[in-house]
Amino acid sequence: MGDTGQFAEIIVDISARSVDRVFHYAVPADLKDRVKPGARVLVPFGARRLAGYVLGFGYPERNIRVREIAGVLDDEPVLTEDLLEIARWMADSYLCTTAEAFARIIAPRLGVKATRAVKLLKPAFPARKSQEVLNRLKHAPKQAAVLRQALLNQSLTRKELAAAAQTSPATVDALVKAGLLEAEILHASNYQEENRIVHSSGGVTPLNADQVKAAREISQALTEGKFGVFLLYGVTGSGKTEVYLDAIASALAAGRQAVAMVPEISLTPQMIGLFRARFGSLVAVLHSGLAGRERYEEWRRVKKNQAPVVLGTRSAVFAPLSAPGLFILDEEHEPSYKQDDHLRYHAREVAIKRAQLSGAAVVLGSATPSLESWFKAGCSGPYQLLKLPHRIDKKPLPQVTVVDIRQELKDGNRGIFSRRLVAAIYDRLQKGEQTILFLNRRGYANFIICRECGHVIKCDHCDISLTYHLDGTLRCHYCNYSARLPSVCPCCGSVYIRPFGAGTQKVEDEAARLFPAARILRMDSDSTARKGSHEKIINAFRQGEADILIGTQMIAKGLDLPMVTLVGVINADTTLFMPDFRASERTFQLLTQVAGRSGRGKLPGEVLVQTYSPDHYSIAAAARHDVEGFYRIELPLRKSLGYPPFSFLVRMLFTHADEAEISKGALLAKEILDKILAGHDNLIEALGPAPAPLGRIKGRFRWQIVIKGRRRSELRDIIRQCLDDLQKLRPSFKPAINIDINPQGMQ
DNA sequence: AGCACGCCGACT
DNA sequence: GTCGGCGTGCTC
Repeated sequence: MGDTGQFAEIIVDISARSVDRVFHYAVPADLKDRVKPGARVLVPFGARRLAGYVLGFGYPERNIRVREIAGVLDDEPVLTEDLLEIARWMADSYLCTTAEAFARIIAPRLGVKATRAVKLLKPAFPARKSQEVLNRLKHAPKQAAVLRQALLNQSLTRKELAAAAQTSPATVDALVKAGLLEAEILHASNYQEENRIVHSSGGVTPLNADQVKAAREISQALTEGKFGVFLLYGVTGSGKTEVYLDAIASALAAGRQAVAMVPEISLTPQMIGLFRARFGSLVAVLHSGLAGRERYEEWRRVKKNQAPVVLGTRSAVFAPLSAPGLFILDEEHEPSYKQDDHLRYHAREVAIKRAQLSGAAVVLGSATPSLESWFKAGCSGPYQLLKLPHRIDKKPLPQVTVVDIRQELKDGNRGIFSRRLVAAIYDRLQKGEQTILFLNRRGYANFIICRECGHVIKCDHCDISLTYHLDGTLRCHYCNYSARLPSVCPCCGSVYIRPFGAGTQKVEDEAARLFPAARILRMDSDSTARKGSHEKIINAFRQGEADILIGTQMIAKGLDLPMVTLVGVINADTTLFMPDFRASERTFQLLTQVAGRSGRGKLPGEVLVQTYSPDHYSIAAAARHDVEGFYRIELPLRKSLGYPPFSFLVRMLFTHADEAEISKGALLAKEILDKILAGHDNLIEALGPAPAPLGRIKGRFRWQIVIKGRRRSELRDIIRQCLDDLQKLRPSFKPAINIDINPQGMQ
């Protein structure tokens, strides 16, 4: 690559399908050593100049006029070779442009200039050879020790390296002479002197038998350098984190790097503590909550191989590692691993692809694995199942009681709180213990429930709750079936059939009325709009400044609150009847996670779940803490309805400010799609168009088409053809189109 | 995506 | 006669 006379192959930084292809540019002599694959360059393009990404080198197919690269944008390539590959894979599998994928990958803003020169020593051989080289040095233990340190931290000077390996600089010199270490001149303005040498500090908790077994499987894969995916299924409190830490240590020992991801920024602080205690300054934290400069510094440390352990949210999957060996996704079932705007990638999929490219291991950890992962970890693979069946502290799981609200209505209680819940809260107030009231408000869509028998009106074809619209109709958001709101329940004939839902405000008001002496805190997206107020509220609650915390999704996970002995789920049905085929799975996961919040301290915990559907399998299974039992029921149901993991879904979302344009556009797209599908076998089904559950956001109307098929690649090809045809046949097509491959919820 | 070139209506 | 409307077409 880079042979004289070859042209640089470049993707220009324009996000449009029409220019998403390679353009060739000549490399001027003075830029030759800086124009490398993964580098960002400045190129003339038509009348303008814009940024471009160097993919590699080659010749154009035809003889065309080739222009010259005008400049190089960064000191060194911003993308590693495997990330170049990932970008192309993303463009292909998520139907975005390559430029869009690049933009997503290098999200940390670049541009800080360096000034001071420091000479750093790093291994002069590829990371995959490290084991081999170390074996060769069996008879020179001091040199091997130095090399091990150099592999661990590639940012040390000669002196520092000697100190880290507890030997003299002469040993280091010997390695340089042997050509095993090479010097790198770093022009760093922010070169940090202190705290850079690795101390394999304490904080290593001894593992129990299950943990050892799981950790051993992972480290074996790591030493073999073979790609593999592990599903680490461990009940809450079974010590998954210790297994992660051990696996990371194995990756480092093999001379490779590790990325550990958590679902939300708010979960990172405690994780950072654990990681820093074990790996000290080798840890870099990457997430979108970091401010520009800080984020850049961390990114840079990773790029320079100074921090082989990366901890972050989903975007950390793009960490610029030279030799990735391990990708960990904690709470792998969490929907936040999927980007839900614009480029809808799933961090789990990207991690698996990256691991494939570099022969790395992927560890998916969860107490309630996603059905997809669970299915793939079944007897036939391809994932390997690792189980941690016991809680470390042997503390019993909290008692979960299901409260039937239908009975409350029959007994004349029309309030939000059941008598049982009122009594339990009152009891905690007496004892000075804390209560969390959990309420899911993410189900914006209004479904219709019978207050007497709990019956919910669903679509016969899709088994999805029908959504109530203000014009009095009920509608399926998958296939657009519509019906009129019945006046009596089709199941029991009751007239108490109506739309459903209560907000945090309403719950707070009623709690204040029922418990006038209690101190109540509320946490939802309104009250945490200001940055940092989330932590403030949690801290206030932890300090015992309130008796009751009322909140949505965000209080469901990750928090360790020892004084909480009661968790009340105001209404489990809001998630259970969301218009989504994953509603049962989400409900089960949520209830199980919520149950894990109670009784974390010395006192035993209790969970009360209020519902109209006390017998529903996902609620009953969560109450029994029966994870595997839930999957045994849910899997065959998905199979019978043809939903994932037994099929594959794609959502095409159309948005436009004009209501007439949007339905017209979606219908036209459906016509084109139908024409394409007519030439295919009938295993592919296109449902809709239908208005999206959130039919209008920020003044833009939203319609969707849901496509269901057996194979992902086939669906992708069909959508691509649909987009091409649409462009060709109707160049003035108005609505914006967003493609969601394997959507996680379709609001 | 932008910026050119290109062919039809009301203005100094 | 010309300024400018935004429809197609190309960009190494």
